[in-house]
Amino acid sequence: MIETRLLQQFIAVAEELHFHRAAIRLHMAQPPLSQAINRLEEKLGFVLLVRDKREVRLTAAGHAFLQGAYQTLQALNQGTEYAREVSRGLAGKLTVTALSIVGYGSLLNTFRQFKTTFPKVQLVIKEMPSLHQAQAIAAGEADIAFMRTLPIASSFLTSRLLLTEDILLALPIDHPKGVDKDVDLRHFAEDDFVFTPQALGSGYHQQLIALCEAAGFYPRVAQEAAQLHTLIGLVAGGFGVALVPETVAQSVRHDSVMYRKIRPLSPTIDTRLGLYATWDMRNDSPLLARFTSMLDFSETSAS
Amino acid sequence: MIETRLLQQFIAVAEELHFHRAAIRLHMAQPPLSQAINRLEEKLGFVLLVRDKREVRLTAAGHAFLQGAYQTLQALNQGTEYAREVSRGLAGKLTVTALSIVGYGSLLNTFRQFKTTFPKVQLVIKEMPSLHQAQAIAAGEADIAFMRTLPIASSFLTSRLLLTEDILLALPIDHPKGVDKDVDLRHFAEDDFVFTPQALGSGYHQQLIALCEAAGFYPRVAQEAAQLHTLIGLVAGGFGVALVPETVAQSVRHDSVMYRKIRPLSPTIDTRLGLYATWDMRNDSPLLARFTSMLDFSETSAS
DNA sequence: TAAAAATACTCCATAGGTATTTTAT
DNA sequence: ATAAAATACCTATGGAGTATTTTTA
Repeated sequence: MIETRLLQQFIAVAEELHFHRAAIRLHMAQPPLSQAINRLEEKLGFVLLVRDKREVRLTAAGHAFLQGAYQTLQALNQGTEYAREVSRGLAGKLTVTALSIVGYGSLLNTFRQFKTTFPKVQLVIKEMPSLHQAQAIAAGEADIAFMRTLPIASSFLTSRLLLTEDILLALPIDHPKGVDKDVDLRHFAEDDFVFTPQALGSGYHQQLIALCEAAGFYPRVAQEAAQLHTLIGLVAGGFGVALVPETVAQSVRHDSVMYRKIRPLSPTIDTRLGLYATWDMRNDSPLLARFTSMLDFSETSAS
Repeated sequence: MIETRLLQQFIAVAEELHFHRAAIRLHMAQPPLSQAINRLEEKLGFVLLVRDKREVRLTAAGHAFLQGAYQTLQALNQGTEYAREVSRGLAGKLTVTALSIVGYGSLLNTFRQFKTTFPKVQLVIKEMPSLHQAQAIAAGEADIAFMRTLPIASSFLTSRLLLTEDILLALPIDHPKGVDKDVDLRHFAEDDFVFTPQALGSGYHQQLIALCEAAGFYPRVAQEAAQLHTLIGLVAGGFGVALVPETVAQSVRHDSVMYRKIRPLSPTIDTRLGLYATWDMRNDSPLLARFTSMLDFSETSAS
């Protein structure tokens, strides 16, 4: 393998076409430079320079090798520079997973802020179910996940509560029980419900079911929709009512749909939903550190 | 500057994620490998690997640097390999200049043969006036020139006669003086002539004029055309007659044009035209050597 | 306690320096 | 005679080896 020092020495001679001047440029003496070029030619097995009649010229192969030497040093410098920027958290890739970014409210602002602050950073957002998110974090395929639930305890995973929000009931604007500012969920036991599919939310989905069960009924699921705007569309179309987080209600609006707060059933049943950020504590990505420092966590934390 | 040895050592550790195994792969002991990676990190100014809890992991910067290391070594290997092929005359670029390749007959076959024999070689053919050709050869911008004349003697230029050919007279098919197999140029003293512009041919052009002068007249140039097929087109259109080399007559044919040999005027006046190959004898391009060896020169040579 | 990396040192290969010779104009 | 590269020989830096210690699971 040819050392970069040798490439630099060859470049100097090839550019100066004069061993003495090249040696000066390299801050060394002429004889060892001659020896170095000889070594290089020896290693390569073909002649790079012709030294005759008081002049040094490049051979065709020498010219081709010079181009290769330039490209090699350029690749080295660019690679080094890029790695340095990555080490400073100014370049690289940050992979974020989330259930559905629609409705994550302030999180979208953080994404926007991050992208403008670090324009060289590639911010990849992948939407996937909670279970896949946890796997992606564990496998190192993603840097940070935003889930509705705390993942199964792992010594390497860190989770922090980002925000808590009310669960709202979405109902058609002409629904007879939606006259008040807030509603009693028990009055909707006989209503049809529209839900996201089980797989999409896992813990999130279970929490909504649990809320209904606390109100004394198991919801009759009339229709399922993976996309939140489809879900709200179905509510508007009269297919049923739906339970949605507050931030979703803020971003997914519909003329024929109104959102109502749920009156607390008892102090033990939580009508609020958490949003958790989860990452691998072994992940030393400077970008992750910069990203998490931009998030404002709820004072209550979890590991 | 980071040496390639260091890159190889880093790649081994980054791939094995184990100093001992990497050292075995590199045919060296583990301690100096640890030191080498430390040196590398020291030079770079940032950490590439985290060695903790019995496992070695790449940092984000380490991962980025690994990609750079791969690209650097790839550039080096490709550059070396390409230069080796150039040194063997299997790759590279051969720049050929010519007045107009149309009609150079067997030369076109040589081009074709060369391209199929050395498919990796880029064969560049540039058409330009003789004077520019000579300059291009002298400046090293072209490897070999095909001219109608011998260039001004230069200690570095080599010229060899490729072929000699008759000068033919092109005349419209209904021309009254074209009945015989060959013609006497003196009978055309009063005819209009069509010529290529002076600049295009220089010596070639002068030689045609000289032929007319030997026949006792200076040709009346009715029209000029740089392109040979335009020239013949003008002859067909009745704008005049034209003097053309035999190989041009063979490749540029026209229904309304006939070609006639010129009867020798005297033993001293040459009605034949030479085609010379000229190159710089200092040019050590293996491709040039391979190319010239494909040319079959006329037994008469010139330096 | 065992496995892996770091530390401490020793050594020698080789890149580079100095003096000189060779070569070509 | 002169300019430039090659040769000869010497020196010393630093990369690699061996023995040992430190670290952590």
